[in-house]
Amino acid sequence: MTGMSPPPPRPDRVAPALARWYAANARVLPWRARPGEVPDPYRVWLSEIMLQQTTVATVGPYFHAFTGRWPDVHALAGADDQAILTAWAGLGYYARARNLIRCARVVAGELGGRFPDSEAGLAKLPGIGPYTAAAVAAIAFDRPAAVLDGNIERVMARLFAEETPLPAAKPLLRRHAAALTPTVRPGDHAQALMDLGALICTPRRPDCPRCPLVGDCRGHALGLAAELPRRAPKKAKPTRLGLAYVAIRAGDGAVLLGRRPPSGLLGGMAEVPGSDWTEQGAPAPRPPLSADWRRLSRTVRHTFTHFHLELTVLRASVAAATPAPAGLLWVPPQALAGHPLPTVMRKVLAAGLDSPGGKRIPSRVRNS
DNA sequence: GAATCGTGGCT
DNA sequence: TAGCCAAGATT
Repeated sequence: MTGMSPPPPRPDRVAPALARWYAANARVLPWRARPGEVPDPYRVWLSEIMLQQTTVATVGPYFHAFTGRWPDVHALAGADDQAILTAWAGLGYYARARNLIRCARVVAGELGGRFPDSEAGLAKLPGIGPYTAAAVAAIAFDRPAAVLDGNIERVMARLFAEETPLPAAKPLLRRHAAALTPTVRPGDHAQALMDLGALICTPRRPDCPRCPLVGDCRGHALGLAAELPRRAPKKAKPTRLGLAYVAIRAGDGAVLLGRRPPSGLLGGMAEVPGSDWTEQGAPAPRPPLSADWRRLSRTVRHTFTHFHLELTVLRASVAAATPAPAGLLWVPPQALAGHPLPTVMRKVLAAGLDSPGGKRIPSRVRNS
């Protein structure tokens, strides 16, 4: 027996064992149909877009806000872009929101309000890639699609003891997932695998003794479960530096805001005017208007997916009659909630509005 | 294949 | 503190 390789997991054992576990352990989630309920494709789609690279706990409040305000795809398609971006603010990956709008309008306008019921049809829509197409097809339309998200990648890598590092292993893992997908209730099967990944087969310290699949798990048999999946090494994040100008208007305390370009980083979102963000050192000061700018002693730090950002915040108080420069807008504090401010800009405003004092800066900075 | 694209929670 | 990672898509 020594040196014998454990057998691969068998679909006729794995899927039923998983289904029994799921019947007793399924998480109750706001977007999930209760047993016996017919899933609403709109809610399934909306939740899947929101859940891309985003935790269940973070999505919850956003899902409630969206479905409360826009209960169906027609309502969402008819909403203003700015209102949707504002409701999305803080959730991150803002291209998702821009694609959400485009997708809703295609479905409402060209497809009679009905989402395609096939994986291929769904995959043609903006913001719907391989994962989301499979997930919506399986969960909303009971199609036997092979769903592969980060959870299922991990479960498959362990079940099959797949040592090829991600992302190269993805096609292999997808084939494994497809081989295990039953024709009966494939949506429940996919959600069961995701719940298993979230509750038992966790990234660190998997709870193998409680796993319904432990008897079929090659990774566990080989003592490798906790080390899988392997991943290609990640690139180090550089640090970029920038300046942000918080102008405060006398009287109502309004602040000056601008709008970012429609695509790219934080595309279409509101911003505090500032410099470019560069790795080359401190950018040249170019205030949006002439004023007595004072540098705050505390910088704002924020980390994006591929770089760290360190912003120096400058603040100035200006007269109530000061006109807004071209492309910018005075926004009173109580109106800030109506603007699509990403988290990094909320941090800048918090620093600029709350923090006392502020350091005098060289005079050449004071006039643009 | 490699880069780009947010944020928050946990270790 | 610093890294890891989450129901990925797009270019």
